[in-house]
Amino acid sequence: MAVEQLVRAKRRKVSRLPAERRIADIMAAAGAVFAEKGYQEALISDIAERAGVVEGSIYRFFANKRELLVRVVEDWYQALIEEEEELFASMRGTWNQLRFIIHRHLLTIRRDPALSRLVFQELRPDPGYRGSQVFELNRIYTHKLTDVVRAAIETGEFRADASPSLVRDMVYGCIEHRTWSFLRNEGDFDLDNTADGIADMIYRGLVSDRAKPPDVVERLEEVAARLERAAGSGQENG
Amino acid sequence: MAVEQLVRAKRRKVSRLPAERRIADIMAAAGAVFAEKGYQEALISDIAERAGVVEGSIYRFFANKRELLVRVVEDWYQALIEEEEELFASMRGTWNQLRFIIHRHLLTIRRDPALSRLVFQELRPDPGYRGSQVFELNRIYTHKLTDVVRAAIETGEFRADASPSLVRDMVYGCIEHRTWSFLRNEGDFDLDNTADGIADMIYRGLVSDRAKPPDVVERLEEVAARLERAAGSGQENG
Amino acid sequence: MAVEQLVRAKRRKVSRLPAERRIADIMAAAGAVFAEKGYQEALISDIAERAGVVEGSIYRFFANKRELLVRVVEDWYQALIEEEEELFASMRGTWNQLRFIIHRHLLTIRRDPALSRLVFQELRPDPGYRGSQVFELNRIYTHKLTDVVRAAIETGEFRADASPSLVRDMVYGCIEHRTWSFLRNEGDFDLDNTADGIADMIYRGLVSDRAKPPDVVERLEEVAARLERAAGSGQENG
Amino acid sequence: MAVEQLVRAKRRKVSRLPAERRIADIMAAAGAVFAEKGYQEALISDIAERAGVVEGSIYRFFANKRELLVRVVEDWYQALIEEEEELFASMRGTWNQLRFIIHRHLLTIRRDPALSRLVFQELRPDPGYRGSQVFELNRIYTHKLTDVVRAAIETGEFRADASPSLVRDMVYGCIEHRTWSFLRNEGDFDLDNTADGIADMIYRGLVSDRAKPPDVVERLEEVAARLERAAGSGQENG
DNA sequence: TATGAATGAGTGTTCATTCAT
DNA sequence: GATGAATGAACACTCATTCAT
Repeated sequence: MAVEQLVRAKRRKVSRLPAERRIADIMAAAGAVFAEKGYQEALISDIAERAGVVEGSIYRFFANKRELLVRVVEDWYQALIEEEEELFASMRGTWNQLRFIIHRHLLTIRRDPALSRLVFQELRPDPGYRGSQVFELNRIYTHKLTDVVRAAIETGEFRADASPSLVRDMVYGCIEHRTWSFLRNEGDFDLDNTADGIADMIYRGLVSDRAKPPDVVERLEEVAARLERAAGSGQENG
Repeated sequence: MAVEQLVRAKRRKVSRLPAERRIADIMAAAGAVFAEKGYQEALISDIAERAGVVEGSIYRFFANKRELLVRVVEDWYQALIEEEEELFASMRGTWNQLRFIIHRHLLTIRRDPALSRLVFQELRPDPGYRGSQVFELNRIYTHKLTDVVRAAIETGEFRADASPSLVRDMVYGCIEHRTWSFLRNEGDFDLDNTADGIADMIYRGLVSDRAKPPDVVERLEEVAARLERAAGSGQENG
Repeated sequence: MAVEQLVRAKRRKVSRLPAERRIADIMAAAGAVFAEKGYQEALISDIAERAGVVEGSIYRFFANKRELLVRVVEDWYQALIEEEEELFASMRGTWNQLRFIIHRHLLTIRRDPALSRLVFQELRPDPGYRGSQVFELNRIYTHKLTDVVRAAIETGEFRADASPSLVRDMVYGCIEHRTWSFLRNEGDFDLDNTADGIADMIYRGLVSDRAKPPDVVERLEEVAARLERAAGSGQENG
Repeated sequence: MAVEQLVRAKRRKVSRLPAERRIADIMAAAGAVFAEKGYQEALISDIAERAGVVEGSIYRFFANKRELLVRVVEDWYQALIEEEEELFASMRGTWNQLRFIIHRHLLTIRRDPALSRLVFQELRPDPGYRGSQVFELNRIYTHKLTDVVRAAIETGEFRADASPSLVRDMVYGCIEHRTWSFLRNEGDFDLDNTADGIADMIYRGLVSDRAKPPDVVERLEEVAARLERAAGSGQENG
């Protein structure tokens, strides 16, 4: 009997938490472990321990390690999108919106470098990426940018032949390249200057020619005015 | 005796090739296997078999699987750099040079998507990347682009406040983003249009304001002059 | 389906034994394999098969092959110590105790030559031996002998300048040397005579000079005294 | 041609030394490497490099790694025996000779702990040890001690029932046990005191009973003398 | 529903020895 | 005789996943 009591005492406290809570715990633990170790090095046993469950329990909610990663990233993305949505709503003006999106993306990478890396290194190269929910979320996430570009094209602020998708690749690709060193833990980057630099380049590259060099326009307006005046005097004469 | 014969029969024909040749064989085999399977899935035994050597022989020349990958990539980069060097020499004009570099890089990815992926996915995220020879080679490889930008800044063709390194990140980042779908084997990309689009965006983003649409301004000024002259004569007449 | 059946057929019958039982099975198997093949030649796969588990299961309980060896030896030592303790309790008299310890140690080697060898050849030369649990167990195991010596010194039966630790080294070293031939499987040794020979040598080497033939001298002195008294009285009379 | 010269320059300088010199070089290198790394960890390639030869050359003179070890040890033993022979010649008196042999053996271990260990750990446990030349050399080496014991038995200094071989095992076994800690690099030992202690124990354990406790004998002689005197006086009376 | 013991496939690496040159 | 490139066998260890209890 004494032995039995001992065994019972040793037994992990079985607690029946609502599934949602369990899932949240597991995902939080998984997020932390994936961030610390990367996908390959992360151990299911580590995640289980940190979540306060046994390995088997993880498989009740997630088909496998990969799905766990995917779900963690999906959650992160979802939250990201909502947050951006809210903040973006108050932005006015193409340049401001552009700069905001770039700035926020850089900020996201700075706040969650590990998760960003997991997307870049593990998820995106995967053959099943297109077709995945993460792909779809990324679409939504980056759509804001293409929307801004498209809108500016329509108002004539941007060239009619500008390619929103190319702009998207340029912005996100540039940011990624620029932050690899940071993602490798080799030191921080200058967020504001980088955001300004990118926004500036992109804006200049897209802005309509006629709108572009305002002084030329001004001069032309002057000329037009003079002509009008001349024409006006001629009319008076005619 | 039967056993002995069997053993003897199993023995691979021993051939003593010069080390260089062996190394080349192994690297060729490794390149092929890495390209087909990716780094993780590639088996040393596969590589050995394809190279016509036993596994142990690989370790005479390469410390481990990782070094083998690195050496394969290094060789590839080296050849790339030399090839570009040659072809680039005859390019004249900033825009042409820009377009050439972009076009060639896209071509490289199309010709060697697997090796490109290995760099993006395996080598670049590695904590030891900075400090590796591949990092250095990539520096050299991308230097052509920053040189072009710097030169154009000096001649005044590009804005004085343009950032060559940002341009580099923008170009290579954009290309990478644009080609991920292709790298995932989801279909080809439009090389020429992509090259044109990127070159155009970059050029417009960098060109000096005063120089910007030089012909346009000139032509407008001419038109204005003519109009003024016309107006003037009209006035004189009036 | 046929393949699936094959796979299923291959699957070992899964049985969930209590951990203690599993550990015991594995240690028993390991003990046997180590004894048969020696440490180097022993294969984990052999041990697993003999224990009726897969290799991976061994690593649930033992960090590595070395730890498995150590644990097997520890268990053996522990049992040894307990057994000796019990049997030794009834021994009276220094010589008897000495002889008992020597005899038992020889017996242990005869019963478990393979494990003895593993200690002599694998564990004791190891840089980490001191500080290991086996070292501690060996200390306890050999302490009986030094205790006997110390006790005999205190009663004056043994010389005051005798060194218990030297006696220990002499006894165990001698036994080891004497049994190497047996440990090499070159034939048995004469247990009783060896035990007697060692006990005798050690006893003679340690016993106090004055105490040596204590009764003999005393009795002779008494006799002499009586004779002297007798002679004295005779003289007085004479 | 330039390349050929380069290759030629890289080629190891081929020198034809007399075989004896080669063998000596290899054995010296092997001794050093075995001592540093132990048998298992020692690499033939290391030995070859240190000896200034290629691996293949070692196999011209030694059948395999094991033989190389054996030959190194044999040489060492041979030199040892000769040295002892010379020094021992001048020793007079059983105790002195005993003490000398013990002292010299301790000295040998202190001077060559690594080689000593190789004998204890690698060679002696080997199934082929008996029958090996090293076994024979060890016999010769330890014969000095049994000779001394035998001689002392013959002169009556030692008990007639003393066992020379047991003494041998006791002496060498004790020394070995005593020095394991040193052999494990855990600190030095007190050579002189150890030698004295062992010699003393052994001598006392072996010396004839009649010779044994000289004071007892003396006292008995005194008693006897008194008795004789008493008897003498009685006789005078009688 | 939770547990966690058991599974078992999978592979990079070492190095003594050989032998073509 | 010397070289040293090539051989190739051999094996401990990991860990995601399953499933009996």
